Order: sequence, then C-alpha cells, then structure tokens
Amino acid sequence: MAKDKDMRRRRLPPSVSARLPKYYRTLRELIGTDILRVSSGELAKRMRLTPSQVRQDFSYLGGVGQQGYGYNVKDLYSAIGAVIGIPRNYSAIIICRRQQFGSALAKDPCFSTRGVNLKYIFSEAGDFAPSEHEVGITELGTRAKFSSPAYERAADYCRRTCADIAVLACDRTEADAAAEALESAGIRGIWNFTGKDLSCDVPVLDMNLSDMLLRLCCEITAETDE
Amino acid sequence: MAKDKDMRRRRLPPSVSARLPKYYRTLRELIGTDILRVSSGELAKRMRLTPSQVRQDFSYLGGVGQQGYGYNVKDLYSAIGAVIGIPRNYSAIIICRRQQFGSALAKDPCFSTRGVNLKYIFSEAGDFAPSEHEVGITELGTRAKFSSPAYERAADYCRRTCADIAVLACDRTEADAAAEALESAGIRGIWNFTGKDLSCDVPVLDMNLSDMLLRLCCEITAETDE
DNA sequence: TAGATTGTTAATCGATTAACAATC
DNA sequence: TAGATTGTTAATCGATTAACAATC
Repeated sequence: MAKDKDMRRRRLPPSVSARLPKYYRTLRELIGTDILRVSSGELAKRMRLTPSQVRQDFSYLGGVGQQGYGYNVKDLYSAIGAVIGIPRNYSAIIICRRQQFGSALAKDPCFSTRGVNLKYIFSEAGDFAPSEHEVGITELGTRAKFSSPAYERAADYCRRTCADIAVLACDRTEADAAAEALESAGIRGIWNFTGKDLSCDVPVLDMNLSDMLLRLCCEITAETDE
Repeated sequence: MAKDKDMRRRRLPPSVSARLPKYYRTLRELIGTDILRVSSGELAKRMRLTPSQVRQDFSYLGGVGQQGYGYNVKDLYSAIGAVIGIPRNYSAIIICRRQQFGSALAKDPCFSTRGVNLKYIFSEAGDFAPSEHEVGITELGTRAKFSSPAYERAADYCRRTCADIAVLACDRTEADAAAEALESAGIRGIWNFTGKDLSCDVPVLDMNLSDMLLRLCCEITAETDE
C-alpha cells in the first residue's frame, strides 16, 4: 500500500534530475506553440531519448500522465518546475571581475527567463544593480575605491538581504576565501566559474572552462582517429 | 595474444574521457609543485575518486604506471594530453555578440593555458584578432557596417585559413544557420553557447546557461527538502 | 628481500531499454 | 469498443568498486 507515494518520495536519481532542465525547456517551447498534450514518444523524438526513458523519468514525478492520452504539457511543465524549485523564486548575486566572464553573465537572459531574480553584481570596479550595470561598467568606469574584496561585500549583502545563489567569477586566488565567506553568510548554492574546485557544504555547479574546452578537444581527437 | 594492445586501442568509454581534463589539470598542478611521482591513491584523494577508478581509467592509456612505484607525473601528463589532443595545437575562433558572453570568453585564459590558439573574433561590432579585441570592443565601438552576418565571415575565414573549434555565441535565431555554415566550412567542433540545441555531424559541447542554472536550483531544492 | 603499488578480473551498483499488462 | 499510451517490472548494458595476483 501507498506504493506510488513511496515512489513519489524516493529521491530522484542524479541521472534523472540532470535531465529535468532540458525537459523543462522543451516543454516551454511546446507551450509557446500552443500544443496541449504530448506523448512520451513525441517528447523522446524532440529530445533524442527513448520513449522508455521519458516514461521512466516521469514516473518519479508520480502519475503525471494519463494512459491512452499522454501528458498534459502545462501540468507536466509545472510538475517539473516544482521539482526544480521554480516557484521558490530563488535570488542570485554575481561576484566578478570587471569586463570578465561573470560581468557578461549579468546581461544573460538565463536569470529572468527562468524566474531567478538577479539582485546585485559585485566587482572591483563597483557594486551595481543589474539595471545600472551596463552603464556602470562601461562608462562610469571604476565607481569607488574599496578596501574590502568584492566577495566580502557580497557576503555582507547576503547577510543583510539574503540571496540563494552566488555566481562566483572572481579571481582563482580568491575562490576559496570567497566560497567560505558566502557560505557562512547563508548562500545556498554556488555557480563556480573560477576554475578552482571548491570544498563546500552547499551545492556547487562547476563551470571549468578549461576542462570543458579540453573535453571538446578530446572528442575532436577521438573523432579524427576513429 | 596482443591482448594489452587491444586494450590500448579500445575506444575510451565516455565516462573516462569526461574525466581526462580534470586529471590533466590536477597533474599540471603537481608538475607546478615539482612532485615527480604519484600513486593512484594520492591522485584519488586529490580528485575525490577511488584509487580503483583511477587505475581502471589509466588502464585505457596502456601501461603508463609502474608496479610498486606509481605513475611518473610528467609521463602521465603527456599520455593524457596526447589522448585529449593537446599536441595537435587546435585553433579556435569566436562568433559572438558585442559585449555579451562570447566576447568575454575572448579574454579567458582557457585557450592559452591549454594550448588552443584563439585566432579571431567575429561580431556585429567588427572582426578582431584577440590582441585588438579589448580596445576594439570598448573604445573603437563599431568598426564597420557589415552586410553579412558574423557567422558567414567566420565561415569564410575558416575556409581560407582553417580553424578547428568555433565558439558559437551568436543570437539563438542564427544558431542553426551558423552551425551549418561553419560545418560546411570545415570546422571540427562547436562550443555552443547559444542556448539552442544543434544538429551537427561534428562534436558539439553544449553550454546551455539556463539549463545549468536550473540544475543548480534543482540541487538546492533537493537539499532543502531532504 | 619486503613493501608498495599497479593492472586486471570479478562483483556490485546504477542507468537505460524492452516488454507488456493496466486503463484511459 | 478499439486504439493509444501510460506506469511498472524485468532484462540489458555500462560504470564503479573490490579483490588480488603480478611485479617493480
């Protein structure tokens, strides 16, 4: 008894949760085209998976489909959104170096389109709200001289105002100190662009650009030699 | 017979090749500290793997270790580098929008530190060699009016001069056309920052920032509910 | 030689695919 | 009802871990 409930509660296997964002994105696109229902076969074709895998994955969401019909696109979209945590309206801050990577991220639509509230950007050239950022960085130049590193001001902000996610794109040499400061200020996840592996208790998503570039090189090499 | 040779030749499982860049990076660090030899146990500790996995992984490289001693750091480093394709000196070009993501990538050390030759940057604000790029983007502003989109000029360049890797960070709407143009111009791999899935015959490494952000959200949510 | 550590085989674990009864 | 399609169980496949003989 209550077998399906147990099923629903079982922690999602990592392989499944890694696919959720892509399901979510594909379903968004379907919503945009006014398609109301979708079968595991159709979704599998769009995402280049097997129908089996799609159904197996969705079984962890607990009975979100209907036999003979398929899945209601909007229901499925919000069921997946709920598991990801979209309704929690997470907030984010960026710690970056002027004109570098993280700074460009501030303009990326990934935050606004996914319901994550980008609140503030901290860099050695000044601290900015996203709206001020473009002007701030390119025209104002350096806003002020700071005695504290950007990550400390970010941690202070975090303590005062709360923020869930830190996009960490500071210098490698500051990475450990920054992660520690942010963690003790209550940050709940770190998107790590520093290229340094962090040891944290909160979830860390590593974006090691060098590693990624080499991964592509490796594939190219394997392709050549095959 | 020739059993070990067969082993060496067997195509690397994807799980193993995905770890090679991190091995490579860790070994680089060891070289930097003048450590000459390393055991599977030591390496496992640094990389948070099991010694078994390290040895299993390296077995695909074919007898690069020595019983009772471990692995010679430099030998291992170059054996892994060879599989990745470092000695092939791959070259790269960037197709991006002004001041956006790809443009910031041009300044990232991942290319130079990994022996990938970044040759040229194409954007609607002008085409630049990496050395001209910072000045070009921020001070010169728009260099010229172009009648062709950046990806077409990139494809032309690729046909004339050759380039192995395209960092594709153009607008989503141009993603398919750009990939097709670059592929037919002879590009061998695409690092895809457009947020759109490509269908290509060459290896594609997807950097879907929205998906990645949601993956982190998902982990935070799971952590909270556990 | 004795201790250390590899390379490899076997055992386990997890993820994917296939099959099919349940049911809309 | 008949056709479609799910949810779930069983079979397969691949990746990780454990164990140990080979050997430096």
